Formats: sequence, C-alpha cells, structure tokens
Amino acid sequence: MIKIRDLEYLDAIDTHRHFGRAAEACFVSQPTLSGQIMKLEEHLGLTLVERQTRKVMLTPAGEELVAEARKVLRAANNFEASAKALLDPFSGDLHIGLIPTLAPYLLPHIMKDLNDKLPNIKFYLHEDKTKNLLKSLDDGKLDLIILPWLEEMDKFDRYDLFEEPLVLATSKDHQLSLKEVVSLGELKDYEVLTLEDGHCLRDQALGFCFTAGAKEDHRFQATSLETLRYMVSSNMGITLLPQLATVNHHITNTINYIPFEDPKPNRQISLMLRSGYSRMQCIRAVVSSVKNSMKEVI
Amino acid sequence: MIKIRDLEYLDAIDTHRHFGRAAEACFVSQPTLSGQIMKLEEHLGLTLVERQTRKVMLTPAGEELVAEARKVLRAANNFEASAKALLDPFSGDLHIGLIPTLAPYLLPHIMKDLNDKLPNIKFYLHEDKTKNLLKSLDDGKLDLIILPWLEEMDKFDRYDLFEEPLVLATSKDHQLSLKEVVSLGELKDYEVLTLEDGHCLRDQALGFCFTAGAKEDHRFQATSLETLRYMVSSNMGITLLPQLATVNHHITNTINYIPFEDPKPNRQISLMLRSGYSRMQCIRAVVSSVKNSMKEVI
DNA sequence: TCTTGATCATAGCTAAACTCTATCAATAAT
DNA sequence: ATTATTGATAGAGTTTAGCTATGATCAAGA
Repeated sequence: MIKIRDLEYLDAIDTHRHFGRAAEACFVSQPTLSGQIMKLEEHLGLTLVERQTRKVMLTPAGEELVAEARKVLRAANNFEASAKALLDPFSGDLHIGLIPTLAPYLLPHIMKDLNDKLPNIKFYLHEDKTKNLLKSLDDGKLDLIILPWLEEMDKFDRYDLFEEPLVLATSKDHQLSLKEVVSLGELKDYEVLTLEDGHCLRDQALGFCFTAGAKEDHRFQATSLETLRYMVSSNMGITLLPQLATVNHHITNTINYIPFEDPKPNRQISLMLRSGYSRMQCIRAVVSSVKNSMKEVI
Repeated sequence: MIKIRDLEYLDAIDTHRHFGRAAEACFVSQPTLSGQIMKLEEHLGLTLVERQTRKVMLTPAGEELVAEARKVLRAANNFEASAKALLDPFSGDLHIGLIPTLAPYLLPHIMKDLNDKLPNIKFYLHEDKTKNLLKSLDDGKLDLIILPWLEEMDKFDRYDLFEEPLVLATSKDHQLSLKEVVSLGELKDYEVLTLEDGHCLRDQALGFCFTAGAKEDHRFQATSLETLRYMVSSNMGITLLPQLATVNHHITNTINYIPFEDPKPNRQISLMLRSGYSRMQCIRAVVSSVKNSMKEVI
C-alpha cells in the first residue's frame, strides 16, 4: 500500500520542480526524497518524474497521479483536522475565502470579534474571485468562503450573514449628486462605470443597470473597487458600490454615496461550505460572530 | 503524519468490532493491530475504541474519525487505481451499480460483449435501489451506476445508453389483453399493481398512470418485478413493466405484453459517474459496448 | 464459587524500511 | 577547461511494524 509520505514527496517535487528544494520543504535529505520517489515509481511501474540535468518536471502520468495524490493528502489533513477539532472544537486552522470587492471592507468589522470569540482558531484569509473560491472550497483548500450568494452555488451549504445594499456613487459635481435618495429607474440612459470581467460585482451591478435601462460605460474597466472609486471621484462617471465600501474611506469629500429607494439593489452575503463538513460547531460560532458584528454596521 | 495502514486498522475495527477478526481481515496478528490502534489513539490524544471484555465498539470520536479515515482510504484506492489505469487503461476493477428492476434483464444482454471487449477488466456488479446507488457512487464505493435518469442526478456526469419503453402487462383473461397496441389514455379508471416503496420504477409507472387517470391498486404491493409479474399472470391486475423484463421469460403463455402507442411511456437508461472520474478511456469503452449490445435488443 | 474460554494487552525479538552523511557522475555555464 | 549545480549511489544507523508467546481480565456456566 502507498504511503502518505511518498505522496507528499511527489507533491513537493511537482511544486518545487527541484529535488533539493522539495526535500528541504519536506524536512528530509535530498537522497531520501530521491530514493523514495524512485521506489514509488518502481512500485507503480511508471516513470513519474522527468529528470533533465537542470530541469525537473513530471511526466504526463506524474501530472495525473499528483492530482490524485493531493486528494489523498487533503483527505488525510481533514482526518487530522477532525481529530484536533474533537480535542477542542474551537481550535485549529480555518482557511476563509473572500472576494476582493468584499474582503477589505468586511474584515475590519468582523475579525476582532472572531479573534475574541475563537482565540484558539488561527484564521487564514484568501482573497480571490468567486470562480476560484468555489473551486478551492470544493477541493478542500478552503474551509469556508464568504461571498454574494448566487443560484449556481446550491451544491454547497449556505448560511446567510447579511444583505448588503448597493449605493450610487457620483462625484460631487455630478447632476445626480444632490439627491438624498435615488431610484434605479433614474439611472435610465446613464452610462455606468464597471469593474473588469471576472468580478461578480460587475455582473450583479450590470444586471441591475440593464433592468433599469442604464448602459455600461465601455471606455474604461476598473481593475479594483478602489480604482473605480477614484474614477468616480475624478468625475469620469457614476457607478454602483457595495455599501460596506463606502464606510470610513478616505476620499469622502469628492464623492457622494446616494442610497436607493426600495426596491434596493443589494447582494446577499452568505457563508458557504461543503455539505458534510465536519467542524460544524466552529462554523456556527463563526456565523454567529459575524452576524453579531455586522448587525451594528448594516 | 498518519499512516494509511493505521486507518485501515481503524476501519477494520469498526467493521468487525473485534480485534482478532479485524486483524485477520488485515492479514496481521492481533497484537500488531492492537498496538497500532493504541499508538494511533496516543498520537491523536483521543480514545477511539471502547474495549469491554466481550464487546468492542468505537467511541463517538472514533465514529466520526472512521468516516474521515474511509475518505482517505478511498482517495488512496483511487490513486492506485489511476496508476494501474495508466499502465493499462483497460484493466483493473470496475464496480457497477444497477437497480433491481433493470439488472437481471439488462446484464444478460451486455456482459458478454463487455467481457470480450475489456478482457482485463474485472466487473463487480452491485444491485441496490437508486438512492443507495447514488450514495455509493458519491462516496466512491462504485465506479459507475446504470439506472433510469432523473433530474435530481445532475451533479453526476451522464452518458445516455438507450431508452426503455414500458409495456402493459395483462393476464390472457383480461379485457385489454386482445389489443395489439394500447394508449395510456385507455388505462383511465383501471387500477394498476405496483412495486413497493423505494423502487424508482414504482414512482415512474405511477407518474404515467396518474397522468392517464389510472389509479394504484392498494390491495397489494409487490416486492420484486417477478412477484409483480406473477400477480399479473394470476389475473390479480394489470401493471406497467419495463420492456427488457418481457424478453425471454418463462411465463409467456399466461401474460400478454402490449406495447403503448406514441407517446410511449419510457425510461431513459443512463450511465452515471462522478465528474472528474479518472478512468475515462475505460468508461468510453463501456458506454460504446453497452450501446452496441443494446441497439440490437431495443 | 470455581473453572473455563474468549479476548485484548504486554513483552521481547526480528526484519524491513526510512533516513542520514559522504561521495560520485553528469552537464550546463563561464 | 574549469566550476558549480544537481540528482544518483553507497553504506551505516535508527526507527518501527510485525511476529510469537504469554499475561490479565472478565463473562458464562457448572
């Protein structure tokens, strides 16, 4: 039977493409790792690693098997994590994924209480786009993700945290900037600045805009919310921003944030995890802490 | 780091609830298994096994961990199976799940060609109800399942094999028995014999009957298709049978099988597997063999 | 109550496997 | 041609899984 250690060696070889560094990463000597990899290859009857003098890489068979190997390693990590969680349900590591249009504005509100309520949990934060987060959650790199919920995520378990309204952002000089509130319908015939492709906020904002009869401003696409905000403050156009991104920011005096009338455009921020995830006690504590932190904010 | 062997021991302890027999199943001596389990418990800092003098069982922590352990073992098996498949894609074991209303009537048509085309594959056949098959497929006990496709299975990959019409089965003495073909509408106001709960054929047949205005005969529920057939032959009622179950059977002279006019009631027989399953070459060969075998039959 | 049998734990030993250090061989870079 | 890099090889040491033999415990039955 295969040994888990060998799979770690294979993983490391693929990661580092270098026997010496792979060995170092596994805290063993290079001959040890070389030997075990060779033994593994012999056991399987396959060549997994292509050794050129200055270049190491996996064969196609190796590529395929390292993917399987990582599944085993992940399952083994889950085993040990579950064991730890049984010793103390409120300890261990928690890898949290968040999208870029949420993370920097949400985290300041929730991390303090999380650290207070779960002092023995070590939180690792990963920022990425929705698609990648879902993939990472699915194959076990992440324990949970926090993002705007969409229909297609129904294969995962869902815990709603809060609803975040979108607000209209205009420069102080814009003709809409004097209004106290605005309705979606008033955006008709305006052009709206957007984020670049791949941000789910882009798709959601565009959805609301199209319904309202507004169009996308095709001249620019912003790479981040902060760029987008800067473009608005420079009077290059208007846009929809999530409300959390409008709290306590640093260019208040050149931008107006105008709330929408009902029905407000908003996004449902939810915590998603794999169904069958084992550390539910911990998750419940996270959900309750985040909800608690956010009810004062939004 | 955990060793796979230890997880096998834990699995065996849970399966056999007896150190001696578990050890035997793992082909090691009882002290070896005892020792390794103790070492595992010490490593994790948890008691996994409750040892009473005449009874061995897992603690709640053990129960939880053995579930995780089995995931690791399954991943490890997949690793080795993938490696084997790389050596020869058309060799190894293939665990196939089928439902009871299909297996005995389908297998005689497809197994010969499968064995001819894939002589180095060892086929294991598992007969169970749809719900259990899906569970087993999901957690890796089965490589593929063959069953009537239903909407809710869309999380798995699907390969359609053939459509199987349902036919009306009546005794020779029944008033419908003289017809060459029959329409669903003609079943209106008849009562139809059914299989017991849990068979998907029951739900499908009832669906067609209700649409047609027919009712369920509540006096009996058959435990198998053969019982059902026997009840029909004894003139206790009529029923819908899948067409494959009417080919070459042994009570022909007391039952009439009457095909339906279009639109025929039928079931879509499909092969389902986990998305991302690694042995696709082999699967494609299976699909092609089965389709080939069945195009002459149905 | 005593005996018996079943069952898991312990002790001590063996053999295999993993790992280490030291060194070699091959080759790319200068 | 020389040097540096890098993976493979050799040989020794240490760890550990595994075995057999035996002990300890306790339920069942006489």
